[in-house]
Amino acid sequence: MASITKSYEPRDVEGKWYAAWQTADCFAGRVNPAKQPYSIVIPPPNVTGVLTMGHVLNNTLQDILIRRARLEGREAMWLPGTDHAGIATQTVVERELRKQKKHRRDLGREKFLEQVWSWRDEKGGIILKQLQALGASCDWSRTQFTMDPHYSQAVLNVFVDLFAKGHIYRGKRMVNWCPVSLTALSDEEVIMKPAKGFLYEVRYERADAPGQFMTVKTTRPETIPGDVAIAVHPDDPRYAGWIGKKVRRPLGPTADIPIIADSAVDKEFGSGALKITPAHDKVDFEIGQRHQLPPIDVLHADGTLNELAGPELAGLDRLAGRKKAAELLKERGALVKEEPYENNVGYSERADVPIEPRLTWQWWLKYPRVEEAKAAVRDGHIKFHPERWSKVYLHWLENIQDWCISRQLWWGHRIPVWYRKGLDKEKLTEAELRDPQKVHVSLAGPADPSDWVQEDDVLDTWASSWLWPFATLGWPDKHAMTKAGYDYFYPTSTLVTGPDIIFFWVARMIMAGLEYTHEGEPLEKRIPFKDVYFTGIIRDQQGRKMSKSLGNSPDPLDLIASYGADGLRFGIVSIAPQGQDIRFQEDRIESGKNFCNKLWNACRFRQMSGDMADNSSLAAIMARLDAPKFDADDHAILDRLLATTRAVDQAFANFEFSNAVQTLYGFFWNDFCDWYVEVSKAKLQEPTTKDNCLAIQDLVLRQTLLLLHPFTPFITEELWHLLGYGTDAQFLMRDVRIEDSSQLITALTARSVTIDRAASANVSALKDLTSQVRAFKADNGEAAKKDSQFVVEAADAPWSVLEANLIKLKRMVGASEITRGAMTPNAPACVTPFGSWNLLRQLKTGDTAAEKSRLTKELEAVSKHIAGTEARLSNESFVSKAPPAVLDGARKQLADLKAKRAEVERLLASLG
RNA sequence: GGACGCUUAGCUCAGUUGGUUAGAGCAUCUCGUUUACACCGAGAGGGUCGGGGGUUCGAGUCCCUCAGCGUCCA
Repeated sequence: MASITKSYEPRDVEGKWYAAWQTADCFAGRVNPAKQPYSIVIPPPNVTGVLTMGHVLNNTLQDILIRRARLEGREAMWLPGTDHAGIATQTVVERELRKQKKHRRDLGREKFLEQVWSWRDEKGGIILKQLQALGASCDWSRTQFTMDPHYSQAVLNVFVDLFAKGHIYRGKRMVNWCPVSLTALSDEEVIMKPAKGFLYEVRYERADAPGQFMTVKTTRPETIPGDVAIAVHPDDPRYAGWIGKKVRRPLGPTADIPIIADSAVDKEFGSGALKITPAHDKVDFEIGQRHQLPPIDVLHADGTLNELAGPELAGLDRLAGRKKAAELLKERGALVKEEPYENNVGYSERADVPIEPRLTWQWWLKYPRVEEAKAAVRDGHIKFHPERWSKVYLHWLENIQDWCISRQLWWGHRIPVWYRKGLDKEKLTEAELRDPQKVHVSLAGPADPSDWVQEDDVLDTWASSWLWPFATLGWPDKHAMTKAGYDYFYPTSTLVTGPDIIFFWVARMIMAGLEYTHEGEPLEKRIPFKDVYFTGIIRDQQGRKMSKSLGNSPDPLDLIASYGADGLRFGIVSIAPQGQDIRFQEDRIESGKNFCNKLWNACRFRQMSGDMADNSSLAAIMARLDAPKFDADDHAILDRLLATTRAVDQAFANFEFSNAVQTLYGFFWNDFCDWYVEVSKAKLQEPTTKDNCLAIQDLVLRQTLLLLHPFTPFITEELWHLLGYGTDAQFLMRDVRIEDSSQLITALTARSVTIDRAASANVSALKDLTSQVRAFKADNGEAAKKDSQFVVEAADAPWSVLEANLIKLKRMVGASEITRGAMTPNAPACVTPFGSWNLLRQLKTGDTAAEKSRLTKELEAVSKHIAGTEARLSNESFVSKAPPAVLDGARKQLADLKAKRAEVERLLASLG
């Protein structure tokens, strides 16, 4: 067996095991009716993406769940893949074209798409490789891409089906328009940013009463030519006589526009009058609709002003047009004021320009299964963790609006709709859209393609990823579904994602699953997953979201290089509180690495402590236990092991990952290393106790490795083999089953080991004693001394406990002698629950005062505490109403405190 | 404007159904290289639990209210 090196070096270990796992096909999830399935689909990262801290957290948690499921004997399957990210990917390739001074239109649609595909084959999906460095145990043979032929078929199938069912229609509505990418955007692709501009106060002259004016505040004077009305609040007394009258539009083609009343107007803002430009603002559009005012669109698709804006403005970009409009207004005396102003403006995420609310023809989807989707979460078929997100989810579904599923892009699923040649698709009526002579909708396309023109638009990327949990399992192709194990793995078990995409992804997947899987079967068979765990968002020290543009995110690969993948995993999980955002702190990642090193060295110590014995199975280790040789520490460490096992089991059940990690950290570092390993050092010197002690160490290490494996897969696999827990041909990650606490208890009982709780309690008292004595030594300048001499004046009962543990205790407190006897006067002393301890050393004259003051301070503290407890106990209602256990506790506490006070007083008196 | 969340040690956070003197890690300070580990060990200091009110024998925990911060929806 190889000997363990002095410190843990993750690099070689990680590479070696990941390769070995892959070679042995350890990640594969196969249909196995003998086992219970456990499946996760990865939230598909953007194919252009690289690994961020958010991915690290999210995927570490998925890997933890998957690895734990394997250890529990379930058939685990984690399905990886990427999405095609329509606009992001198209933008990347367009940027490359621009370097060659080309535009995608120069290539044409087909050639351009070839370029995108070759970019994808060459550079896309780097992130999946990066996940391997993190240790992700995905079934890579199942890797999917939303543009794969089979997946595309599923997407188009759904479009055709929903169209046939009447859920999909074409309509001219207000969308977020990106004037650079020339496409509609989803709300998610729009980032609200504070923007500095001006607030212009513009006056409009009464058409019927020249010389009378109405002033309006606007940030966008270039849209004035698109004004169709001025609106005021119906209850606004300032304008009571104005409603129904007309004002002259101060810019653009001359026109008189009506003053209308609408309660959507904010009386408090500006003058209380609002210009209504229905083509360029969502609220205005709605007001326009209510008053039957046809919109006037003054912008081209690329954001330049068109001829409707008038000759002075036409052709200018909207920003240049804004300046020019202000100048023109000023010249005409219509500009009353211009003041600097900051407001929130939506920006296109990719192109980083302000988006335009714009009226365009788009394809819209009325969501299917809305009520069922609500019920699925409300009735607990799908559980959200933390639960509160279900409120957000339900609220969104209550107020659901039709989904704009078309995008004016080339990269994506081209909508399977063909228009009869010669038809103007912008003029089709609802009935014409449903007329197969005019509009053809199918997967295969029309039989006579030369008579038809296909729709140019593609589908929103989310309109493909909402099928992810079942389209990745072969749906709708029966043969592919059987091969992928659809019936076995669907519904998937757990989804791990961020709450920021509850609407965009989670809710939509639920509706799609309900509509398209296991038709006619109960809800619980059709939901796409049973649990949804929402992670927090990773923020920097100042609480800002980590982002590429801010440059405040460390590169996870650098962190892996510095701290190891296990260190990174352990660290990130330990700082991820449930459902709360995460302040990233690199020192926590460092402490993850330190923990790995601690684990490594504890195993190293075991290896150095004695020859390795049969560790090949739990039973083999149990067989080496020798119950009659157990002392209190042996009982205590097993007691703690069982408690830790229970706590970790519970943490998994509740999705409390950081809790599990912190429990394991505390157990291993404090209970095992700081105490058990230290007391072992004495026991290992004794031939009679040595073998049993080593067996206990082997048992604890084995179970700890099992409990830790999901969090730190590499180091645990390595140590598992180094300590001989499995054969070379077996893997901890795949071939071993974890025992729960009751299985452990059964195994211990079979070896006649019953955990002695009283012994365990004694140990924790002895731990406290040790701390107290060490502090006592430090107070007396003997902190580093290993051969202090103590005399203890104690009653028989506490002394017998001390006596039974004397050798270990001497080592723990650093004493050459601990004997029973009477206190010596004028020597440092302290009162403990195990009698009064006396340092066998005469106080120098100067030290007596210090000793006195130390004891006096202690006396004060004890007295104060006694007073508090007595006050509580003399309270009539406390005594009559508090539960007996609390009462007894208080009484016992008081008795102990009084005894201690008496002892401290006695010591003080003896100082003279 | 509405909904939700947060506010506990210098920092990041635990704190289960109310019950002894509120915990951890990191940071700080002191001591220490004793043969697992200095990626370590021992010890210490540090909190009126955001403010105010209430319920209760008892409140970090439950209720009300105010303030600050954050997120989402409008």
